[in-house]
Amino acid sequence: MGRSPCCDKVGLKKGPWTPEEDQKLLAYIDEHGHGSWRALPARAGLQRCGKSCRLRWTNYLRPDIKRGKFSLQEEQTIIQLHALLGNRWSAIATHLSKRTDNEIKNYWNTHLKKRLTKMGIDPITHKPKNDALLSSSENANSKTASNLSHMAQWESARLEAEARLVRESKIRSHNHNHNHKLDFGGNSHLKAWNINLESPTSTLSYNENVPPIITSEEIGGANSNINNKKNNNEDENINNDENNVVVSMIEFVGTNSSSIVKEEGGDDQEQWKGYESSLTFTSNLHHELTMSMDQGVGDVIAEEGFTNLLLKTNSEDLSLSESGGESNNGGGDGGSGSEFYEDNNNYWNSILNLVNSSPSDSPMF
DNA sequence: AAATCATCCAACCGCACATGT
DNA sequence: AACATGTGCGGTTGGATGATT
Repeated sequence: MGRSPCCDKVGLKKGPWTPEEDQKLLAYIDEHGHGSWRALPARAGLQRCGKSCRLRWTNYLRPDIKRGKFSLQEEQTIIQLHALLGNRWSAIATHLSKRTDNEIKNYWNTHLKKRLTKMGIDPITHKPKNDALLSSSENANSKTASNLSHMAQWESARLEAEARLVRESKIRSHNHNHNHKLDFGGNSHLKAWNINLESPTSTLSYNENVPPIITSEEIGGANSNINNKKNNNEDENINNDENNVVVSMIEFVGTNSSSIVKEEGGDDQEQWKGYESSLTFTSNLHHELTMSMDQGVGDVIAEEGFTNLLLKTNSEDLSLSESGGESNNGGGDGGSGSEFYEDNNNYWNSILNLVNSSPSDSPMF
């Protein structure tokens, strides 16, 4: 039977909106609210279908929309969230409060995706493209492999968040004797999402050879590494800021995960080894994590929003790398980077809070 | 100056899901 | 349970604009 169209298409206007139409829509919504979008056009005197009106309102006319150029921090946030969420623009948009999903989607497709591609990074899996090729040649079902890999990244990132929280909370509880406890109660998605270490989705493997500590020189090296490649490549026209977004993301993941960003060799894929192994490394913490979670340890912090914390962490990571400042592994065994430790603690706690506070209202879970 | 190419982004389309009857 | 309706979401398109030749 199929559903009827959202509106009678005959006689209704399509295409760009005129200022007069905008004014009518704004005036109507200002006075009455939008109510039923289907009924709105007739009531507002518009020759448009309700769907068109809704789109115009949500993507353009809404007063709480931020327009214009995306900031470096916004770009970083989009990349990071996309690595976690994929093309779930509405979910990503919820963490960029003044941006619409459509705008983020457009920006991704026209800027960020190309940027990652130019750096040899698969914008879908956020892994070096050669990896994807390798896996596809080894596995006839490359699509499945890709999906599993993506899932593995996501699960690993989540596990890492949990593991870090546990470790850092232990330290905090020792230092401060705080009594705030995380609620890992019945509807906790952290528990629901606990995965077996032997899960087939964990396709990545931890590289024992990856040093656990990332130094500021190495971070700087990651930057210069990419820039060096740029200089050696006539086709590469990514500017420094653009590179910094991506490199910052690499640092962000790498430094949050007891791993390394750069290895000698000078090619972009090398830099991603740390990223990949960092995601996998967290699986090894799973046992500790579940044990600790059962004990209910952890501080709840994160008065700030998730996005703000993301941005704070990343921008500071970036500044560290640019200033040559000291950075450590963030894994709790480096000992010399307490400030960095605190920053990342905020980030991971915020993820945890997000997870815990989003049992049903977040499209993420 | 004109033609061509590249980029941007608002808007459309179709599908999926939730809810109401 | 079956169907109708409303809404949200992601993918895609096409016109406008800018850059390059």
